[in-house]
Amino acid sequence: MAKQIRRLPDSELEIMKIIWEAGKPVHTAYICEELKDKKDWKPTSVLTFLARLTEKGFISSRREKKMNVYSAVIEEREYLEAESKSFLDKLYGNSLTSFVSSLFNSNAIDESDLKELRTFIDKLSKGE
Amino acid sequence: MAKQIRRLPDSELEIMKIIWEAGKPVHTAYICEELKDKKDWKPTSVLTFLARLTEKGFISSRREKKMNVYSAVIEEREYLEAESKSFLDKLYGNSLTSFVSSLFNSNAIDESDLKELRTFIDKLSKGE
DNA sequence: AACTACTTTCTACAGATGTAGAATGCAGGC
DNA sequence: GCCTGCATTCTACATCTGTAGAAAGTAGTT
Repeated sequence: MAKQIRRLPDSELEIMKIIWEAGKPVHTAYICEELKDKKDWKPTSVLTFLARLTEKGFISSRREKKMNVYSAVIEEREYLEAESKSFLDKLYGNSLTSFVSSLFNSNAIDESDLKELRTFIDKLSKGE
Repeated sequence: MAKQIRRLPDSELEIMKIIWEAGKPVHTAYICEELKDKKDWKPTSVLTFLARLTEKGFISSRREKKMNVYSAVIEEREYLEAESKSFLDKLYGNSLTSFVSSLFNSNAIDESDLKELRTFIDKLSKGE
């Protein structure tokens, strides 16, 4: 069966998103720089999260010129798939329609999002 | 702005689902009975979760014939909407299509789910 | 009144998470 | 060699979550 992937707490996910986004190994300074505008975390906090992500097997780190360089071990796609699946199951008993309906009713998405989604579904249907 | 709703831990959500599902105030015994097959929780554990849900304002309880009766304060729809919105934002930067695509690629949903969804979207589009 | 069975409340404790100061390591300048 | 500054690792601590035993309340039984 597929590898068991654990849910990440918000803080660690935030870090992972930066690493995934970068698409290549990054060092601490880069991560802190990227976080600068959204989070008000001290560098030691960021390093704590990185250490926890390493323990959990989400990233690996190596030393390069006295500085740590981190790379993703679990890929974004893998994580998103696992989380999405469990979310849909847990909250909507796997009913995709209920989920989309809920988003629409709360105005989280609008007509144009639905239009785009329909185009996507159509493309898939006709074998793409 | 909309009321701020906090994310519930899995255990508490499990309890809430039973209360929501019931659609009316329920007492502890009912909840324990419903949980019997899915969770192996001792009654005291269930009561701990109920106490925490009460503190968090998700439910309220009153005493009736020496027993507690719990009612939902936060409605399921409200909770699902809030959670879904934040999930889509946090994991997919609000791209509904990316979310559905991810589910499809991981086989969490299949053609028939997409077909149903499409029908739903069409219905929304033509007024109704 | 004492015992029993059950419900509820208290207390407890380990592990997870958010957050960061203290201590340590090390390179460059004086 | 010593000081300074920055990266990294340790240590710490409050809160949250999972889980439940201990203690207390209460109604019915003998």
